[in-house]
Amino acid sequence: MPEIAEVRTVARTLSKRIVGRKIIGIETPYDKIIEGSVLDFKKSIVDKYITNIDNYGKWIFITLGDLTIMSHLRMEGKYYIKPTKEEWNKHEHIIMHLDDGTDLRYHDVRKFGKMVLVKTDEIYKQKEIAKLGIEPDNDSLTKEYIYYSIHDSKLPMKSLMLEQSIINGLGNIYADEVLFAAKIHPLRMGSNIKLDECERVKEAAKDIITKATKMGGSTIRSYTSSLGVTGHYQDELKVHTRNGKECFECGSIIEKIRVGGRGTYFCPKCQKEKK
DNA sequence: AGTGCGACCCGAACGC
DNA sequence: TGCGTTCGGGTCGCAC
Repeated sequence: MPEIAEVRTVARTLSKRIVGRKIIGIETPYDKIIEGSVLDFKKSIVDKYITNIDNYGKWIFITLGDLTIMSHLRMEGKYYIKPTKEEWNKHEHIIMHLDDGTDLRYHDVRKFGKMVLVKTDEIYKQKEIAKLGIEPDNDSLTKEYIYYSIHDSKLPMKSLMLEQSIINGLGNIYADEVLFAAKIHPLRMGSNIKLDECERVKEAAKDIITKATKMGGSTIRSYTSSLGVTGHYQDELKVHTRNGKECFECGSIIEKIRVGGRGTYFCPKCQKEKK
């Protein structure tokens, strides 16, 4: 559920709070979150200073000098900063003790999240990172790039919007919002999309993610605040979770269907199947 | 190669 | 009331 706007909010908040702190210990009540050798992971990060925290798409990079923890929140991952003496919550799986009496704790009800320790100067060589496309609000996301990326695909547009190798960082919520703003039906095939429609996708992606980032992302369903940060973009959502309600643009009833196994919300009048 | 789908998880929502 | 069942969602890996 955390998509790029939410992940940026988490990275920025963490950055303000814990850059400069030293990790003095780590405990891993559920260590399957960590990819690769858990022992190496633990040994390598203890006694390191947190030098930078950033994100790329949905990945968070917690940099400790020449090593970086790449962290993906998947569905419900969250970070909390709590006093070391505070009792562990049962969903807190990775506990890093910092040098000021607090912990950085990774909390994940679904246990889907991942952490990978890599060399900082090799982040962009990692397979998970190298294949990612362009962030939605980056100027190099052009209509030509989108057109080139989708014009020979038979996949529905909803699935293509979720394809991280094309647009890096959209998830189920913003994919629906982008298609609504671009007036494209979620089931239309990539190969049927014209260049001027790619322009609308590009503009919608840029506008929506820029605004959502400014508002701190969306706080909906199970993805509530972490680090005491609550986003407000959920009040701006035009179609997502609004099935059965009236479209703000035309008054038609918003429908919910499944596309590629995903709940998909759209307006049947504003987003026509064919044209 | 491109596409489809189950697996990974577990709490909430639902059905009986 | 209380039980069992279904659902969902990001990504990977396997099957076609």
